[in-house]
Amino acid sequence: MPELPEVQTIAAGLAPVLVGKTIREIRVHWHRSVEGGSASALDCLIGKEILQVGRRGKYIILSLGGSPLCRVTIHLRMTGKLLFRLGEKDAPYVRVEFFFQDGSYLYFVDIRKFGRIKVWKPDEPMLPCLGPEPLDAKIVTELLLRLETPRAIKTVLLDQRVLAGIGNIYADEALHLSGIHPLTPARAIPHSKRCLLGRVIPELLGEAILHKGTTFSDYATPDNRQGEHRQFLHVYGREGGSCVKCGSVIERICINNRSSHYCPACQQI
DNA sequence: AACAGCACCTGTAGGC
DNA sequence: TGCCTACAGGTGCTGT
Repeated sequence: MPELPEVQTIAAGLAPVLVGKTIREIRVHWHRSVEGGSASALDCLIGKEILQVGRRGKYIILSLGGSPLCRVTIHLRMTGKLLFRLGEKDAPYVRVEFFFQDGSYLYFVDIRKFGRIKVWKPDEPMLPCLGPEPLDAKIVTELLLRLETPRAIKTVLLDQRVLAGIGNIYADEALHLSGIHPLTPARAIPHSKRCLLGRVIPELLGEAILHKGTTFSDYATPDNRQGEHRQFLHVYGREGGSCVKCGSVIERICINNRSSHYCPACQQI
């Protein structure tokens, strides 16, 4: 499940290879991987040069040349991968293939078919509903201090309109590091803990980027390598294990139909 | 405004 | 072994 650090790693791996390449052909094997469900939506990319590879929230952004300039976003959702080379088990799950004029390829592989590729119209605002990037402690802290909603803080952190790029893994980890129970209403979190959370989120994401992300099941870098951050997780996926801070047993509860992992001693409402 | 439920998908893990 | 069910989860939609 790629979240911000994983998508950042993927974009950083794609950029040096893809920039400067011109698309020769695109083959779509699963139409619904293309936003709108029509394979022909990608036809406008043929003959265009990739100028830039970036990231916004959990989206990879390709900027292509020509006139007008063209922008493409790719969301990997749960099982999406962008690969230069296919691993042994990837072949049956190739949904879209990009062929470049220099003879190289890029594969969009996606077991569960949730991932989406979207071409944006030239005058269309791109990804208008995303909140700010959570990589700057000042921005995140100020945003957290303004929260007055009664919604559970875990739900708020997963809301991409509030902050763009945090998913289930890093939400759980950030709340544990800050000593905040995931069900705490956002407006009930004391000032000091909001400031702490505001520092912890960018720090945690920054460290995960350095570790090239967290591989749980399907995430891989474009070189088909795994992330190294999993060994640093304190609560996510560790139900029944012991808390690294106090030794209590990590618990798992369901919030909004998603699992939340937390330490009942360190994180009290 | 908040939230619950569902749809999209398929591999994997568990029970019997 | 083989069948069945539950589960994983990001986003977007509908209904309450």
